[in-house]
Amino acid sequence: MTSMQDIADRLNVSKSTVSLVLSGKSAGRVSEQVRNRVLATAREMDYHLNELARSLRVGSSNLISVIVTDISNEFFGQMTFHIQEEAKKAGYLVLTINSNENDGEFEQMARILISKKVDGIIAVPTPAGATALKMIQDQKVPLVTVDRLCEGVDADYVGVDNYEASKKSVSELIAQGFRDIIMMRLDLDIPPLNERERGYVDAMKEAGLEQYIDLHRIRFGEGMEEDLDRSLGKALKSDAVFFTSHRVFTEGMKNVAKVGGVPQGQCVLCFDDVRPYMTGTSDIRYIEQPIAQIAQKAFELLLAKIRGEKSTGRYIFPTRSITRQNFM
Amino acid sequence: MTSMQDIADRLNVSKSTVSLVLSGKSAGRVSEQVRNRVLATAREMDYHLNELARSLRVGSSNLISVIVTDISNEFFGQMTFHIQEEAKKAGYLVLTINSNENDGEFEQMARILISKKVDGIIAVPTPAGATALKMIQDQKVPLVTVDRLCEGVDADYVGVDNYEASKKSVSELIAQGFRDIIMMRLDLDIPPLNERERGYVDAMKEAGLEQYIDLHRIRFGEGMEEDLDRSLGKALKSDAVFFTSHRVFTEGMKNVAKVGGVPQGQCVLCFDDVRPYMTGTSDIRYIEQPIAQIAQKAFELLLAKIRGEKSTGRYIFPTRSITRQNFM
DNA sequence: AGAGATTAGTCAATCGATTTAATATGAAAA
DNA sequence: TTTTCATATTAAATCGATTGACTAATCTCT
Repeated sequence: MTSMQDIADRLNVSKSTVSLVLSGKSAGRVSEQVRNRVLATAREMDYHLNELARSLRVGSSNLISVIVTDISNEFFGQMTFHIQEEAKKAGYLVLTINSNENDGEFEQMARILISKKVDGIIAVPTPAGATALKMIQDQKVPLVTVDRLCEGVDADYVGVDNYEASKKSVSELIAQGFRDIIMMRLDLDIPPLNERERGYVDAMKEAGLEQYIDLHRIRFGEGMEEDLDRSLGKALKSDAVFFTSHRVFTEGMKNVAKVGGVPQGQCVLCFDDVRPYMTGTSDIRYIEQPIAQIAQKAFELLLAKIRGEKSTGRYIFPTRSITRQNFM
Repeated sequence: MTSMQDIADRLNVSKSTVSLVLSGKSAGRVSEQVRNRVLATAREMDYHLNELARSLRVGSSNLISVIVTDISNEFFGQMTFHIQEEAKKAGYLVLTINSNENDGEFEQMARILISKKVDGIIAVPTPAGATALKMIQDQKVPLVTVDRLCEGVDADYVGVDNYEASKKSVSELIAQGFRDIIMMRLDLDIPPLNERERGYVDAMKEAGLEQYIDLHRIRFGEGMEEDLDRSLGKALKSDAVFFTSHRVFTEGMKNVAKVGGVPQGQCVLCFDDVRPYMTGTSDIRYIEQPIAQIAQKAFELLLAKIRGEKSTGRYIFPTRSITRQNFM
């Protein structure tokens, strides 16, 4: 409500002087006395800088955005958390946006963010998010993609090798004697899930277990419950279940109680950290993505671009296979 | 990059005309032909409105903020998710901020948000957040508090009756024969946790079980692991454990594996939805807060204030006690 | 034909800062 | 005494939109 002009009027100086002092650029330009009076008056009058005006003038908002496809997914939740921590250190606020895996919403949000003059965007692209990404690039808004590559768009990218991670873990299971390994995935046509499926299939084939390959697609949203119930019924009769994402695992767990819980001796494998979950009588293994590192790298790349560097690169981080012993 | 002026120049009209068209206020002020030409040219030139300029001029940013104390806490995660959904419907973006239960950060963030000219703030106040809240109110930024009342500040509030919820659930446990019920809480001096503790203590006293009252305070942050280990050791020997918040429960679960898991027949009670978690052999009960309703109400109140209504009120929603049968 | 109403469009001020170039003042140097 | 050089301060343009007041032209109605 108080503006620099108000302070200037009160002290009979120009608003230039006030601005110089308040923005810390007064060295050698404003006398110590005037400086102190400005500072004191600003405090007295409860002055708060109007960032809108500043941003408009200088052309940057100290605001970046992270667009994820599903914030309620813990993996993305943690990712945004880490990005926020990094951003805070660098003096940026983060606008977190949820696209709900929906191309239309993704594009609409991109449009709004461009209007909002965010200084940069870290995005998990939706299946057909290419047009939105291109729009972002056309408007010269620094962009980094994470988790999924978007075909047809040349953007910086940070992620993991989903195919290798999946194949390796499934192969390990096989080596340990599991045969009837079924896979449950969300019915979304997105690269990471497709890669994970390929990894599973190839691992099974290489071990000569074609006859056991069993893919279950679970609808995302409408119909999920139904699909889960059906697939979990089959899952309980198998040696092991591979949930290809955190989301399908947690949703599965919410429903598994209905059908009697995870059977003794069965192995559960999934993507992303599931440490706090217990499966009761059975082992749990998971493929851990280095979320904090991914987030850090993504922000680092974004910051570099904001500062004018124009490198384009793809960064692939290694995953880890983790087994949590059954403690019963 | 393209501005209204650019479009105006291209068409030899004034930027007023362009603004009128692009902001949808052209009815009866601009001819259909000119309107169409403006629209077409805007598309051609890849025009995107500069929201900074618009916001500066009209005095509102269509941006609100939610300040929570811990985003990695699922309860707050869901709350912000629901607020975002509501906000999206009303055309607002949401800046989610994490105060880390830290008064200094809370105040600093409040300061930044005021500068950013957000249209309103929904806050979970930190223990001594009163000064920050007052600053927000002084600057006439619409404010709604949730989850915790902040003493000394007269702000709208939405939450639940933590004392009653806690007391009732503990009493139910007692009625079912549990005696040695221990309580684990975070070592934070915040109203909801204090109320939940009071509820537990009173329930025990009323049942004549003073001798069993056993409070464990777990440090938040540094030292948490240590405290958990110590307390879980004792917890395993009791009839039931009451975790007074989602956070202490999930952290506990991460560690309980080390000490052999939850014993047969023991009862686990906690605050907030824990459906996806399994405790193996034992029952799990939880006190459910109607998160979506709380979020909705909070946003509704905020919106009303943004629109100029000045009602102040406190809204207390009912909780539900839920028991998830042991399925083994 | 002239008053009044309608329609189409523009001017210029404004929001609140930042920043460049210009000016005023006094002291030191020539 | 004049020139020079800091030092301190300010005027004015600028960022990109919005908007109330105003003008001009066309149309309506008596």
